[in-house]
Amino acid sequence: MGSEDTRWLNEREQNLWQIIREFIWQFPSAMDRQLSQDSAMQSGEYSVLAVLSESKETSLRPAEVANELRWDRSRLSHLLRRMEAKGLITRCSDTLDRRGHQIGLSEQGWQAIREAAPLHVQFVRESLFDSLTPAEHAALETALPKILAAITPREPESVPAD
Amino acid sequence: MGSEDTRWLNEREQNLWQIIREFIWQFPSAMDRQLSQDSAMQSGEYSVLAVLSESKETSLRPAEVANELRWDRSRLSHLLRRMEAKGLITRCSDTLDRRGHQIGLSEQGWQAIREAAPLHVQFVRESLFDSLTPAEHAALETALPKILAAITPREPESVPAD
DNA sequence: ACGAGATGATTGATGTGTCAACAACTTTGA
DNA sequence: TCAAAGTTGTTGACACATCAATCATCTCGT
Repeated sequence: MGSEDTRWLNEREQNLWQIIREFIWQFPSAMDRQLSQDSAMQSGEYSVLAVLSESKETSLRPAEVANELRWDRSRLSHLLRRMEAKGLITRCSDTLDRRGHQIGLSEQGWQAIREAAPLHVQFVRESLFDSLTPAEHAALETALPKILAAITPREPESVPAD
Repeated sequence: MGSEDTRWLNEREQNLWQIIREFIWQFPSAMDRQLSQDSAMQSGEYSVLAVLSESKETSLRPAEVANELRWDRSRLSHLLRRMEAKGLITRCSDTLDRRGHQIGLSEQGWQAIREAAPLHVQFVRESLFDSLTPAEHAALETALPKILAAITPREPESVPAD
């Protein structure tokens, strides 16, 4: 198990690894830049507003939002506190399950997402779609889920416990 | 310029966008998990150690490291302070340009990167290379730089000023 | 009906990234 | 030689993510 057995990356592999690292780093930071410049908003806030605005319900519970975004509850809780302070969302306690709350968009929140969405979609379209061919889209659609599958800690597959 | 003109994403596009978002989010977090579990190290620290260990020089200036990693100087400075406190790197003032310092690997830093590298390479190999076909590697190698080019704020291209 | 354990959500401590301001030094150009 | 401008690096304030601990409430089995 020593490092003599390590299969180091060859030059081609190093090259691709470098590209992926840059992509992983640059893309989110470019997206954050776009959102904060165009809409004075952080990408997390946008995500939350988007989930709320796309929901059929007028309000959601934090757990539903967290689940949709695959986020930690704690992270969401901190963010919701800040967003409520900014007046983007409203919170009221859930009458059915009194542990939880109902989170909804305030009028200001609606306005914020309405204003931000077109510019954000434009950024996504220009950076991802206009710059690639349909074949390249298809390639990403195939390759990335394979990588995701490889890094996802495999769960017990809902196999009966014995 | 109103939102009526916005070309919203169709279903296929939304699907790909969702995949990319998940990839961008999951991959770095899986990588951080691997590094912190296997090597009690954060990805930024690993990057710095890797740059220093791969360099032909025995020490580098922060600007060179920052340039190599395409990082903010400030970010690097904060990280170097923490790494020096942990004993991973050494710092001494540069005699030629006394604004700067020379950053080098301590013995402990060498040991840390030697121990961490095999496991980290294994993670990268398993998640990126073993899970994809050569054709898929090639596709990523083509597509991702195009996206990077689309999001990089174009600079004046070293065109003479008039 | 009741207690044990599960679940929803928050909080505080801590580590890290970002931004703007700054200090120290070097370079440039007259 | 000297002042202006540029470069290198640090710092402090702040925003955000993560982790463990905690509290309130619900659910389930008895």
